[in-house]
Amino acid sequence: MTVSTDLVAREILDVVPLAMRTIRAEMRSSRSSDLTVPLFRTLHFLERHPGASLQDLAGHLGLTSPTACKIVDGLVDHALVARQPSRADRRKITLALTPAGSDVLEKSRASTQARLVELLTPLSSLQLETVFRAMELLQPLFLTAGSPLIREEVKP
Amino acid sequence: MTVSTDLVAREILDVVPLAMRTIRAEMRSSRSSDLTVPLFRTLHFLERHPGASLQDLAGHLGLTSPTACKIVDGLVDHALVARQPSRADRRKITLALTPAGSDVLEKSRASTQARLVELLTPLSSLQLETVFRAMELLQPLFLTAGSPLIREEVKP
DNA sequence: GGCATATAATTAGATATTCTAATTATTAGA
DNA sequence: TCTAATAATTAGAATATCTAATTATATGCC
Repeated sequence: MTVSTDLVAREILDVVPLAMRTIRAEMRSSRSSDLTVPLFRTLHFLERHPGASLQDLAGHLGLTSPTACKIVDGLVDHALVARQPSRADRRKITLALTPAGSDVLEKSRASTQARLVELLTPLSSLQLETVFRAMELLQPLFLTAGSPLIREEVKP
Repeated sequence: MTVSTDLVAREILDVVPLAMRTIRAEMRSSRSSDLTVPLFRTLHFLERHPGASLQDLAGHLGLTSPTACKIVDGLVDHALVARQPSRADRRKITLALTPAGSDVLEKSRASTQARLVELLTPLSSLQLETVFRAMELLQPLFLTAGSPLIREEVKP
């Protein structure tokens, strides 16, 4: 079988929003703690990048800094994230999960993951492997694609 | 190689939101017409389900009917979607794309797809095939998972 | 060293999106 | 036929995001 990149792109465009709907619904459902997707992704990002700055976070989320700031406000209020002024550059802050943050993240992820596991049961182990390899192939591509918010600026 | 459903679920949870970010960014960017994701998904749904009711749409989007109604309002204002009272049940309406709607959808999808094609270029044809097959495996699972908004109701 | 410019985070206010509750019209069932 | 349920809509509140402005700090040029 040979498939064109066009066809694959089309399939991705079809399936990813569909999958996202399920993930989102599960996160919102009472089974998980009621983290919204951006909150969850913030915790997830900070788990992998402890000490990140607000801008790092905003960049990763594809949101503006004020929005990221507000998200962090909320998480700090709930004691899930800690803010610290950066040693090296005092304009910057350093973000990190608190133990409570790690805990909430783990619980939420576990329940969403459990839901996905349910969904995946119809697949054979060979099919699972295919999906796994596909995800491994796609991850670096979309990571690279990341860096949103790169916009042309028009200086007066 | 043998992978557990847990591991695969975890990968999906990692990659899908990442992919979604790219898709969303592309849709918003000036390259595409500036459809938001829900608008795009509405058009996409109506393409595949012409004559759907508002509730069908709301169910598919995972949104409430009032929200779906507003989305349709906007699309009708822009002459991308047509509303018609249903013959069979006059409480219902029937939704369908206008030719302009199909056109906008096609253009938007084409540009987003083109961006994805760019991203996929590093993959070999064998790797593309893996991704394609994975998408084909996942699509029916997430379609089934669909039907959100099924909530317990507590009668007084 | 001191001043102009740039950068990081935040705050304030406006806009957009979605939700819940209530309304209207129509259908289905006792 | 009357009561209850259902489909779409409208109204108003809550949430999330954005742009613009503010504050504090850093960098670079002279």
